[in-house]
Amino acid sequence: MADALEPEQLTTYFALMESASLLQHAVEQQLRSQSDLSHVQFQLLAKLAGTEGRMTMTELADGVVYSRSGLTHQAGLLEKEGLVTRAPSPDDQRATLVTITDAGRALVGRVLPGHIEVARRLLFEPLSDDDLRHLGDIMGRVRDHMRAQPPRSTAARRRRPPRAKERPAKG
Amino acid sequence: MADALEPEQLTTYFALMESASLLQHAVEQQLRSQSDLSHVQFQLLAKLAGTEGRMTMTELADGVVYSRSGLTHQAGLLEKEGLVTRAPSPDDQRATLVTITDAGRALVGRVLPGHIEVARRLLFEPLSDDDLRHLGDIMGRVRDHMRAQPPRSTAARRRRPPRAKERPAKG
DNA sequence: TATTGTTATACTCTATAACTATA
DNA sequence: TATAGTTATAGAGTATAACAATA
Repeated sequence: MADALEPEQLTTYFALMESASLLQHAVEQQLRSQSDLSHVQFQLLAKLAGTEGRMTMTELADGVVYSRSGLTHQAGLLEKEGLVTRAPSPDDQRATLVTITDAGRALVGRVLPGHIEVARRLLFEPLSDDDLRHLGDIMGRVRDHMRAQPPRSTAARRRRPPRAKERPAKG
Repeated sequence: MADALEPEQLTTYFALMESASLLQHAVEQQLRSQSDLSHVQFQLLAKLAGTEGRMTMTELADGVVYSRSGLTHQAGLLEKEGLVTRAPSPDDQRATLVTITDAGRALVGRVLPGHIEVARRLLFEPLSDDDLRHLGDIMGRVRDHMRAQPPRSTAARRRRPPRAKERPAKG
């Protein structure tokens, strides 16, 4: 099974995962205290707000991950709250174009400062400017690398051979 | 609401969160394909395996986060699978001492290589040795900082004033 | 036939509150 | 009274499979 990770890699990996977990947890609480958004919902809105405002479901899924059904579910919730709208794409009738509404933008604007404050307090407080530069550079590359990786959430269906149940019953 | 994060901070934060999310997702799939462990369960076992093998529930919760009930639930599942045992602590009759079993250790050993392989492929592949050193240093500090932060999962009960429902019904 | 998206369904995870027992 | 942990319960998130519609 190849050789194990260098100890430094293992340590780094665990530190990263624990930090991300703690940060996500904190962010989630902040979001809920200030809105009715889950972290995923916020990410979807933020993504829409940052990218011209409209994307297809598939584009939207990218990076935020999830099964399609999960995305459909979340998009449905956001739509029900009037934060986005969904309409068939003019280019491709199969595609659904998700558009952020003014209310959606407003909500992002309202929630973002507190969100940011959490990130600053938990993540950036102990970091120097130099650290920040390194971290930004590194994580940017890592993210791009991961995005380029084959098993993207959206592609899941294609690459799922019809194997039998490999996880029969568990309990 | 203070000033916004520097753009570089915002970019870094999002890159970190997305990467962590993608990585966690990949890791979770790997774990399930090779065992019946969720990521949390794996983390609990790994934590036990790395720390002499026995911890109280409260110690165990630290870093893996969760409500106590969630931890009780997960510990119960692990116990049912024979991966850990639970017994009252001799020092403090209130405390429950969780101990990893041989089967638990064996499972960690069996699953770890694949787990590691995912981390290497997704996280470390695009990084130089220098990057790794920086990242390890940075995330180690971040994690320590976050751990030191007040709202640790376990302490939740203490710091929860009996406020009324602030999230009445949502949908 | 391949792809986009939705629906139905089932299950897991997590949190809250109430409770027991020990310090 | 405060702390450690469990139980009951309820709700949200996610995934799988089956399905409809368009390319």
